[in-house]
Amino acid sequence: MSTFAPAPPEPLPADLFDPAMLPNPVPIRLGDKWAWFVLRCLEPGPRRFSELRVPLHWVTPKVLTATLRSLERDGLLTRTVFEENPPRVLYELTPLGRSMFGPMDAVCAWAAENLEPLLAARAARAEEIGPESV
Amino acid sequence: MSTFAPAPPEPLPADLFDPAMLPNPVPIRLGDKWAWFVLRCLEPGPRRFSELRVPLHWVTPKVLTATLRSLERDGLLTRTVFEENPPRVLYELTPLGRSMFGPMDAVCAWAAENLEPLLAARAARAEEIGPESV
DNA sequence: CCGGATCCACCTGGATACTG
DNA sequence: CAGTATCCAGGTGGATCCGG
Repeated sequence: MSTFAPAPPEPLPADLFDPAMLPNPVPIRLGDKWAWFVLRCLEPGPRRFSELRVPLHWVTPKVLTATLRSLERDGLLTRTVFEENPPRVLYELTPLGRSMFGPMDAVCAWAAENLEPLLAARAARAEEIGPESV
Repeated sequence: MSTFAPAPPEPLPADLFDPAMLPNPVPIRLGDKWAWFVLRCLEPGPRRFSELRVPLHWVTPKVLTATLRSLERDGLLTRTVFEENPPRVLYELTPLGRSMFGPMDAVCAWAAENLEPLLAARAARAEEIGPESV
């Protein structure tokens, strides 16, 4: 193993990373707690707010609204208000939002293959290393 | 556009998502603020703590330690202590950790292609939709 | 040299109640 | 129906100092 990874010849430069990406390393909403779920819910087609609340019933409306707003701000979905009574609002993925399923599927494929050893390692070394702090 | 995405025929089931994955939807350290940077730093080969601090000089040692510990707990890297004076500690990626570059590269490729429209949309709709809340 | 300990500010996310 | 308003709790990330 170590023969395949000799000591790195070069020290790492201090400016290896662009300071612009420091606030959030991945500029996509990968760290967002609910964005993945929302995107998956919209994959088959547009949905209204109350439809989304069914599979996301453990999310409060405020948080769901905030998640939808941030996804809208990033151009990943559109929000269409129908001026009716009762009101109706449709959320629909944009092509940009739909393009996110590519990397998302890659992550899911990785998880499907490697999640088991990861969780095993986590459980095994939980007390050995200590409880999680991050 | 909308002709390609007809109204979804089925309502979304209430148990669409596994409750086990609710605490963190992505079980990997994708949401971790610094994990990506650390993994990239270790890609060429093993590094010691102080070497990692050079490109990650905007991370406090406490946080860097916590990040490394969580990655170690998950089996993505190993931590080797050399009982010398002065002490020396080597961090090295495991095959499992190295396998994460696959999905990471997929995400980076997506960002390389689509980041510009995303940031443009974010900037354009910032005041129109409102400041970010999530 | 490699962190641990302590304290703290902020921000995400949540509970509850209420409205156009 | 589709949210908003308000308040609040927990946790992450950070600053600073200290130890082996």
